[in-house]
Amino acid sequence: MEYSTPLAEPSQDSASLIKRLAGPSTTKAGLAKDQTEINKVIAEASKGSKFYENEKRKDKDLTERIARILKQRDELTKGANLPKIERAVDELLVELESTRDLTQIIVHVDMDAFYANVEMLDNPDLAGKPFGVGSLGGVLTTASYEARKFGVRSGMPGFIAKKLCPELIFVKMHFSRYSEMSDQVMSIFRQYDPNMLAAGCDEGYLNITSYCEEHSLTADDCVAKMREQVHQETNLTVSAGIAPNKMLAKICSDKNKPNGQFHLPFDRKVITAFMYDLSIRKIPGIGRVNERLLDSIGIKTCGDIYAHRATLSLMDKQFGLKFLLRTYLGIASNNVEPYTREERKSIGAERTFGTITDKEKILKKLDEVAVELASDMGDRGWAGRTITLKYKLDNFQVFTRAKSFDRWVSKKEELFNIGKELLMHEWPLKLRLIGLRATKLKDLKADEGRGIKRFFESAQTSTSPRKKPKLEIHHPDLDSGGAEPKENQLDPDDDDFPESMPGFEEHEFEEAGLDMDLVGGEVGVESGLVDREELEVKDPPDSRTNTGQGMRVRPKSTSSMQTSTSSTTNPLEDKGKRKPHSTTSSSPTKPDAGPSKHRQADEFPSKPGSMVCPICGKAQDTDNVGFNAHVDFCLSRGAILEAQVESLDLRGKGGGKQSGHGKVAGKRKK
DNA sequence: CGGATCGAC
DNA sequence: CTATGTCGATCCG
Repeated sequence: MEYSTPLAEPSQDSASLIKRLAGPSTTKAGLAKDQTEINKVIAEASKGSKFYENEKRKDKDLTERIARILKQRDELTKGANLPKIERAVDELLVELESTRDLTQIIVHVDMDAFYANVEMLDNPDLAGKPFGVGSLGGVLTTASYEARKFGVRSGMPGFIAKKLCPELIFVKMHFSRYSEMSDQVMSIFRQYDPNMLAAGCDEGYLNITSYCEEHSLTADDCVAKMREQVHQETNLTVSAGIAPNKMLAKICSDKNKPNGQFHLPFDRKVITAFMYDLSIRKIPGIGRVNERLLDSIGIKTCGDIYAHRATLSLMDKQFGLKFLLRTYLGIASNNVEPYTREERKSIGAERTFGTITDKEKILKKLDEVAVELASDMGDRGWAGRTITLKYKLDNFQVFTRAKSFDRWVSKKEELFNIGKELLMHEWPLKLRLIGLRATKLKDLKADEGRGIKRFFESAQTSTSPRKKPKLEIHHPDLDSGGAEPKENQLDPDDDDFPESMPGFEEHEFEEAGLDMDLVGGEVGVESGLVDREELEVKDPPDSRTNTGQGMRVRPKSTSSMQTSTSSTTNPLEDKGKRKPHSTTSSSPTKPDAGPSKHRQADEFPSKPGSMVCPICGKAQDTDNVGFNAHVDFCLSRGAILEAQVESLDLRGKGGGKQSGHGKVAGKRKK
């Protein structure tokens, strides 16, 4: 019996492999041809390639992994008191339910086939034709809707797309155009929520609660108006999802795509019913692998989660019980705010090339990557203490080798030497890719920002004598909870001690005097689980925001720290449920000055139109946030001439959210 | 901590 | 022929 699990059959193997080859974005709808037919063509074209062999290996590994999981499940289930476990989970569900917040109107906006539609704008002849943005020899970043009917997907190699659609037209990418259009569109979105969270160059999350109130608009009308404005001003179409949290909004934006919107009623019963029949694969964070793992224990839809709650509880580590329970309930973070520089955790560069084995040539590639990374780190102001080498063999297997230092690394020579050292041991090699990445970052622009910030602060409130509290309480998980400890990193005082000590980091101290409190009062709701439990939650994606729902970390109102940490000054203005408008429109000298985030942009008075992008040289008609976004985008695209899968509404749509800083930090050109 | 995986765009 | 690049999160040993 133990052998014959439903999924362990041989036929399943090939089936899953075929599906795997079809790519990650196959959950889409609107396919003219039979998906199985398409998959067949793809499998046929792939057969025998090294890529295919690697996929086969991965599929086999996954199948074995599933077998182990099922075996473990049977063992765990055997002696367990299932009814008791279920009761415990039910209690947890009640607790989670108490955190549901239906007060915020969250919108996920998603540009339809972004790159493709921009190309169509510039070349109307493409209208109605199947085309892909990318090259025959590389991968497609986007496919026109016509092309999608043939099964062509973003991320798909050009030659396979060509097999699916012989008539397919390949259009070269034009980054600067996408960047311009992205800036334009994002600026419009920001009119509805200055705190919009950009998720890549073609997506964003907005909290339009305040906007709707202030303009006496229904959410539907507001979103329709916004979409219409985008269309009027850019000739591009956008789809949107309206829901009480980011996950739901994301899922909803896919409902009526392209050029449509979907509003999920803000009603607990409707929401849970909506989730019940939803394929688990639609959930941001659940990809092909987790879909298979969950399927193996009988979970195909979100509704199936409940019936298997005991198993999920027993195997919490592998599946993430809390995350799935929230998903089952349709509960997720509704905290919307822009990414900040301080959130960056790593910066890297990598490059693929035709297989090479010659040591000299490999080192030359490593050198190129080192140059790229050093340049990028220099431009953006970062140094790192841990350097990770990544390489992909000729057979597509990927490996990483890391080394940490007690000094800050950022120069090309250092990067190269470290990479060379790490590569040394691995010899000989047949490589197709080499990459370098720096982590444990230090923000070299912090001083700059700090100085500026200090200037503004002293100009406004001269009070701020304080010393940095040193504390050790540090709750990493809480950082992600949505608070912004980072605030303190910019604190004045610190520049007195430039970095004398390499290995030493100043962080943790901010927690001093901090106190968790639920913003429940403010609106919130959530927070119920803030305590330590939350700390162990392993929500897959989004954990940072998931737990952040309505939760905030605030400094205790102890006398000592306040003044300078603007965000702490005005509790009522906290970010989660704030009023969008007040933030941007307020003058630079607003007393509450509460930009909780210290993005540099917030530090300067805004002078729309007066700024020129240092990368592309074009004047940017946008605000500071938009300007920063533009520069980031420009920096990021630079060199990658081909590949880089960016926008695609094609992909299963799942996602979004946050991970993304999106952007691509590509490198600035060559 | 280092390494592998997964997921997103 | 031909299958990206950048980044965050998590789990495991």
